Amino acid sequence: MAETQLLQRIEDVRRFNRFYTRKIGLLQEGLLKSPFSLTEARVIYELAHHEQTTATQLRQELGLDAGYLSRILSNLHKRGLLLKQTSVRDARQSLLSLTEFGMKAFAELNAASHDEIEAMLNALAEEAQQRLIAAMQTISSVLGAQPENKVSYILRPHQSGDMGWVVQRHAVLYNREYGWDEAFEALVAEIVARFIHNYDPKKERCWIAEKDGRNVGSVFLVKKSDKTAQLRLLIVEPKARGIGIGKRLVGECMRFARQVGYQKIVLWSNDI
Amino acid sequence: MAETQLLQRIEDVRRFNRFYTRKIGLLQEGLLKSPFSLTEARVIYELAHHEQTTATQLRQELGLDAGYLSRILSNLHKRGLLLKQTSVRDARQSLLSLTEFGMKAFAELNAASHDEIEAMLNALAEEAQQRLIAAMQTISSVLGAQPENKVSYILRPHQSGDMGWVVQRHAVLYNREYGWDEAFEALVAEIVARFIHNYDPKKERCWIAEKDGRNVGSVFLVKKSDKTAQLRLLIVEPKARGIGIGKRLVGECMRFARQVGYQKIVLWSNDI
DNA sequence: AAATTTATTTGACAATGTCAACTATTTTGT
DNA sequence: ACAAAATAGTTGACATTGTCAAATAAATTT
Repeated sequence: MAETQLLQRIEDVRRFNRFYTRKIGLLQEGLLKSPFSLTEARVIYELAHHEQTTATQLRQELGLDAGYLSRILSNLHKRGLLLKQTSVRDARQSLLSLTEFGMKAFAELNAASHDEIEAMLNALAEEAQQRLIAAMQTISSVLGAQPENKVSYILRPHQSGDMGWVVQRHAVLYNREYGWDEAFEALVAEIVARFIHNYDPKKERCWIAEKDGRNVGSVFLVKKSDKTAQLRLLIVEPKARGIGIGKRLVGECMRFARQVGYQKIVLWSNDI
Repeated sequence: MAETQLLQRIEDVRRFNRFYTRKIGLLQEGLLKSPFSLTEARVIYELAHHEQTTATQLRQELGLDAGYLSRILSNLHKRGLLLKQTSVRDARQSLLSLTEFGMKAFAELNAASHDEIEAMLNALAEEAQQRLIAAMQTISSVLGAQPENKVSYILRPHQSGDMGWVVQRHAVLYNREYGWDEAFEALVAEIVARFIHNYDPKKERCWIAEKDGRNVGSVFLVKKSDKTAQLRLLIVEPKARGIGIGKRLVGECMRFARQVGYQKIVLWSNDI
């Protein structure tokens, strides 16, 4: 009897919803320990996935009340996570982007959520993991998830572990593409070491681009003289090219350089 | 590279979580139109699935703050949805149960959620529905949903459509079990018709037991004299027997009878 | 019988979210 | 070119939702 079957299915969906609501609640528990409310975290998440946005765009994407969002944004601004620049094109709008500090905060939030899900997956056997992922994809496609067309990478300041990645990937990619050898790897390692050693947070920066939880790009901006900054170790993984990561890394450098008063940026002299 | 795969899976889970959070949000939208907050609705839901509970038990099941719950309960009480009876065994506790009105409110909440999911499912082809349900079951079992061991049926006052069901199921079941014929169906129909016709809400009641969205039991309490009530048309679907539904239907009648001042309950004289 | 524990209630308050009025710009229609 | 309308964002007032700690009253333990 088809009617009976439909009722059974409705009940199945409801049971799943109850179950998964709790599950998501548990997975988000880490958020409670962070200094951000759920809504703030969502805002930060959106900000991290855009180079620049406006309040209106955020409001639409997150479905928030304008006044509420305004307060959240000015709070984030006050806490130093958010950069607000009045738009030249429309003086009513501010162009919003995360500060270095904001990116860092996001990276932490992100890592917490990442770790919790990792723990959940690690508790499962390989075969169970596969079935889980497949089932999630089935649900998403049946219920018509549109592919998230938003920029799927984020930029963040460097953190421990990144420098090894920078050296390693430079070595591998330059060897693969130009046949350069260990001497090059040593050179990169030296540059990195010098950066860490002499790091001047007021005038220097490193950004790492991360996509789907993996590092896929880097750039360094170091001080050459009072007026001149130097761009170093700009790299983007081949797989992640063509979606504007390189451009955005450079853009981030330019903005920072302008902000801290450089008048000129030069490229690494060894650059091909 | 296994590492890469893990990261990919983590990202897949996160994407699914974002997607499904939104989905559940949409499905719960109907709740916003109801006069209950999400937490109130959860409380009502729990109440509807127990014959009697205590605040402490609810608190544990729902993970609520004791003070908050206390206020929610006294609010539901004030609105006439909740019956509070001081426990004889422990005078600190109240035994909580939904009033008729509360059951009705729950039935409406329930129906709304039911309808939304029904609409969602109806928009899908048969094959898609099957895949969806299967995927949900996979996720639940992989992530270790414990079978919800709570009583899985609810009691509610009668509503339109129920009387036809009562007549039909009495006819079918008594025919199957005792070979009774159409005359019996006619008799049931007459009793039901008389109940509806002379319905005295102060002294009479009908309860329907519902399980997984389907009617599975009924009982009527009608006035025989000022002091005497009569129990009629007590029935439980064979499939749903053995989980205490019959007992609870009778219990509900007894409580009501006591409350409105009957001194005696007699069974239907035609009862076998 | 005193001390401790348990169940619930209450007051104070924090966090979160909503609504409407308001300012400053930009866009639209004429 | 200019008034009217629309848009972006801010602010004050307020409602809702939730948390914490102290208080009360009844049971349980020592």
